Amino acid sequence: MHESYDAAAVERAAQQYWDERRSFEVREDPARTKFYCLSMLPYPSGRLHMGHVRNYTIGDVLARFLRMQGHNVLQPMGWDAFGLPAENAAIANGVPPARWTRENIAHMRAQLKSLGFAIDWSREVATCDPGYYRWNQWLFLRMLEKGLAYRKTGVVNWDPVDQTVLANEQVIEGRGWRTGALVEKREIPMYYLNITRYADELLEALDTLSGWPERVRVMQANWIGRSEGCEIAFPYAEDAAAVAGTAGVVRVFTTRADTLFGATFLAVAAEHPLASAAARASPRLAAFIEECRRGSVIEAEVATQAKKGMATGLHVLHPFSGEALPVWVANYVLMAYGEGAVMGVPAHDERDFEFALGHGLAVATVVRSTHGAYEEVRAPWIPAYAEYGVTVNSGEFSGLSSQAAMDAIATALEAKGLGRKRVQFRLRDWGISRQRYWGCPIPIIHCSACGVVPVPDEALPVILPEDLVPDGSGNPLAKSAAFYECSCPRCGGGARRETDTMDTFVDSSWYFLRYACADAASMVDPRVDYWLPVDQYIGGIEHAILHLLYARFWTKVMRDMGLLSFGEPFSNLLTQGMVLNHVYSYQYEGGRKRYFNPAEVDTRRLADGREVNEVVTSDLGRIEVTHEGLGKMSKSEGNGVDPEGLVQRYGADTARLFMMFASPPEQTLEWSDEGVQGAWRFIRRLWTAVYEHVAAGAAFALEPHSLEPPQREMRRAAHQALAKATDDIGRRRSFNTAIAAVMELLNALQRFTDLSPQGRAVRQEVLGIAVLILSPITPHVCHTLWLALGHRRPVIEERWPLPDAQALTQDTLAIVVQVNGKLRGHISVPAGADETAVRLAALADDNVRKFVAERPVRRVIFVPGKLLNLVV
RNA sequence: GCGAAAGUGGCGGAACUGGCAGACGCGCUGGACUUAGAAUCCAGUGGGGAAACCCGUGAGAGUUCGAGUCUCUCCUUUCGCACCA
Repeated sequence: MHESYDAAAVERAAQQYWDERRSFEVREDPARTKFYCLSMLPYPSGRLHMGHVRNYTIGDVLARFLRMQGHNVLQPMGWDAFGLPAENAAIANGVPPARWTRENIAHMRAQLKSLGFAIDWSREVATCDPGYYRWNQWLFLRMLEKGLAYRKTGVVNWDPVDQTVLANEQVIEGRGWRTGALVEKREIPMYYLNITRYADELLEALDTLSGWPERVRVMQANWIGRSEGCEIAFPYAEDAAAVAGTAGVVRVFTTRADTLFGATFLAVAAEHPLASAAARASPRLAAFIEECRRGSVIEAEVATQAKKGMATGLHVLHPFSGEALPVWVANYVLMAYGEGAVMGVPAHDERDFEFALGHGLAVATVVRSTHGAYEEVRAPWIPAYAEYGVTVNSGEFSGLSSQAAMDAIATALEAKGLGRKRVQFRLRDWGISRQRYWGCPIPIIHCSACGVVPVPDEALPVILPEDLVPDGSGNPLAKSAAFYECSCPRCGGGARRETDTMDTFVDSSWYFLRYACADAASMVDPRVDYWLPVDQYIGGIEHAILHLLYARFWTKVMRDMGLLSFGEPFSNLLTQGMVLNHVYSYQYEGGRKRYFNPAEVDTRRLADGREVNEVVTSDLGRIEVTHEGLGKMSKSEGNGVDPEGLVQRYGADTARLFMMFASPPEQTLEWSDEGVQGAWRFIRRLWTAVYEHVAAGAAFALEPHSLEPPQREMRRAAHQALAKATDDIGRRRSFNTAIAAVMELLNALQRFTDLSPQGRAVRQEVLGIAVLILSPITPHVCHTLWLALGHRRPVIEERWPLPDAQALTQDTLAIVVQVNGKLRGHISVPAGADETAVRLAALADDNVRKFVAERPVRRVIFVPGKLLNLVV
């Protein structure tokens, strides 16, 4: 052991040791309890960022901790390797996405290894490998057979200059991100997965996910958005029937059937068939519909924009009164929700109220409050009453509670064949077609004679050619005859292969199953039943909705196909917080802003206490920059910290220790160079403590029963720290406090200067406990220190010790004494002292006696081992 | 607008089941060692006060022997969803 701590050498040695012995490769072993510790797989963007490091460190600490507790721990890693950034890089550099992706994977794998994560690399999965994505295709075909996948036209963003489809995030303020051209909406055929068939189960099963954060469950529940209500049909009046060319109805969905008699108009979405029919005779209406279609697609803007509308001139009939109601086209009605039409009840719906107010439509009050005086809703002075109440002016349904009226109206509608109760979900089916190159090909063939023909199983996988280079205009697959030319599996005639690829969320919806059986000849095999479900899943909150919902759906589909025996993939979920850093900027004359990395900023404190932040620049010399506060580490704000540089400068252990210590895992983590140095200092202090102990020669065997009180106390502190750390890591996932407990222990050890034989024996034990506790967090240095302390087995093979109950016992206890609830003294009593004894000891304390004075003690609250409160 | 979470020293945070508020770290102050040091070690560090002691967990009320923790009202911040009929 060297006197000084050399992180690079220590880490090289430990990593080499683990590598040579394949320490982290695991096999299924029914005799041992398994623990599947999974971190969300990274997109191979090129370099790890701090978010990755934090994510994987949390997972690694848990994996190593549970391994030491005797579990058979699987911690795998893979790559979410398809996706848009590879295509963008290809456009920028002319490199095929496959090469770019594989080079990135190689670099990032090396970075992960340098951080010392206990990963079973033999199970590595990259979603761009045909051996992986063939099973996307295979399951897609099974879903097609069951009607769970289907083809339908859908709306996409179309860039008219690049002649390409844009993802939503590529549309910036309605314009293509590269060309700046106004984006058009186009309708093209796409494939959808019928996730709505599972909406009920996806919602209900959320209650069983007790290991998930409440807020993630709430977000999913809101996203699924279940509403109970009633479907109501409004028959066409003569004018509508004439325009439509046939008799018919407009269906609406409502959660407030009790307000049906207050309907004074009907509003339909711009895309509604009746609107299109009416627009054929009215250029003005056609223009309005076109305006709605082009309107902002950013939903937050849509929600706040004015409620615009135009009358169609057509009418529908109220299902009970037979009254003719005007049909309007309104921009606040969504085609994709419910029936794409609503009944307008201005008196009892704020949106309808606002619309009626703006367009001079009638208002009819049909629900009154159960308390207070009846008040008729009158625009604009008396606003809509959207609460439940008692029905009025509703014919035979008057005088009922809202709930009773909804039931009665639904029953009556059903008898007339004009409606029924039903449930409506906000969740929509999952469109998986992407008009993109770098993704999993959809296994479909288009034959002019046979139509849409699935690729037969024996022809899978449909391999994505890896030598194409996208140029920004459209999908290169659609221009590659070698790819799209094929023969029809049914008739053998010439046919064209589908050139759309799958949404990358498909790839990440089941990768965690493949890790369990990465070399299986089928999609999954029985090893999945050993490892799954995942015991601890760790990832960013940004995946709270889509990824986690899709993975749950996909798991349920596979279960229902008999491929899996469970329906929920992730038993416990930890959503780690973001990594933040300071943001510094300088504003040039003219307004252009330039950001500076905090590492370049030199902070001084002036005499008046004010902080001055300065940067030396090549163009302006030394300038003062503005501290804008904290922001997520990002390229645009130039405040990122590169993990590679950090590891080079301080070592992986320091990086890991700092990240786990600086804040609890679910909270945001503020980057601090001083904090990193603090972590580094602590490791060095531990190193020095072990070095000095070892340098003094081997310690004697500990004789626990012949210790002096200070030695017993030192030993007790160690076992107490062990008990706390075990609970903090194992149950509370509170790594920062576990580390604090070890720091405290080391501080106590530094005050313990006893060099007697038993003193050194205690020191040997205390240092050993400190090293064991830290070993999941700073595994490299603990590997070296554990061997240096004279142990033969490497620390990763050691069992996590149980605290010694004997060591934890105390002869005397410190009791807090309060008088009238205020702290007045500390006393020390023998362990097991009863209330009377403690009370006598308390009243012997000068300060306590002073506050009790001559007053009689009216009441005594005694918490054994902790506290005595005297009420006078 | 709706929903959720959170407000504790100069800063990150701790206090888990209602029982010593501020563990641990950073920063800062003083000292030791040193030619010197942003290295290391030691001591101090919520506010007021000479002290006894008093005050103190966003604000206000309440429950309790006792409230950072529980209840109510309000304020602020962050996040998510956003015309979902």
